[in-house]
Amino acid sequence: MIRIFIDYLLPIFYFKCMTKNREKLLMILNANKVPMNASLIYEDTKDSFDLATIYRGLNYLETNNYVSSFVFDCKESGVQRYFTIKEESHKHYMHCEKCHTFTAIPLCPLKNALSDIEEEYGFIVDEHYLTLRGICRHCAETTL
Amino acid sequence: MIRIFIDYLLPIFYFKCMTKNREKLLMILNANKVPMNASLIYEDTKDSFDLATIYRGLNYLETNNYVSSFVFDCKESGVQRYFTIKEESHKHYMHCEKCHTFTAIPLCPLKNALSDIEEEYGFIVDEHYLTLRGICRHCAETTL
DNA sequence: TATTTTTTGCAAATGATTCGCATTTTTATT
DNA sequence: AATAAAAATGCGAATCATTTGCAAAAAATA
Repeated sequence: MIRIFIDYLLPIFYFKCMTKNREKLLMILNANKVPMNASLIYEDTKDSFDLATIYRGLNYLETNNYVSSFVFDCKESGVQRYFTIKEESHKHYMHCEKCHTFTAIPLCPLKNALSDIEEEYGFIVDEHYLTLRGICRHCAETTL
Repeated sequence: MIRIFIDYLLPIFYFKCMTKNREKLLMILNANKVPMNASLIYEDTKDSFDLATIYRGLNYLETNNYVSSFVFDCKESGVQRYFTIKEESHKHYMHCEKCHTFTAIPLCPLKNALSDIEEEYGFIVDEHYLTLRGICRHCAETTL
């Protein structure tokens, strides 16, 4: 049953609801592999789409679970929402204060800690946001 | 030398640079014990100060290390910056999706993990932001 | 092919935060 | 204490990321 859904129905559904805009958003996010905000994506599309359309597309993709997002306050470009392709396992990122890029931390360092917290505080945790801020390897090596 | 600074100079400096506005901001944040955003504080001051003055005061307090802040996207009130009194040890918070309040998690569950990450990725971590989202104990107990 | 639904572009609206500027308050100088 | 200089405030306007209304264009359905 679930196989049928994944193999057969899901692709059709996907095909049906993917407009050129949304298709392109997924392409860009897949190609770049790092969290991107709306204006970054807008530049990348080379004006193929209006910024409002890009926002609408990103929101559609998020509510339909193709992408996920988080807000981040970059010292260079301010508070903005960043989008990434949604994968099996969620990812966190570290943000470099020098070059202002994100680097993925594939494995979540909170795996075990979360259930401890749930138990200790009687809190049901649905999501968690973790972002590191610092100096990335590249900037640490090149700058003295 | 450092003792002289802490015992003598710091209080004078504190006294000198604390305006009524900034004094009140610290009072409110101390009294409430939870992260508060500017408009929440504004309501709490009962119109004693202009909202712009409150923002200026909060920014002053943050750059002078009296308070720290983070941006959070509350599903009820949107993306806003929240401020807390800066303490010896930093705190993280969990945010309830039902009652939209924050609960502190006094001990940071990342203590050890961070140095591992630094080593593995060659990244120098200056700060980290962690927020949990879910259902708080109170809402979990009262709602069926 | 006609009709309904969805998506898009454009311009205007929104909402949190910041800024300019004139006024008031505080601090430093005589 | 009186005055000059510096900092803080209130108000309104500006900013910037994001959203929204609306009419036109494109896609889906009958």
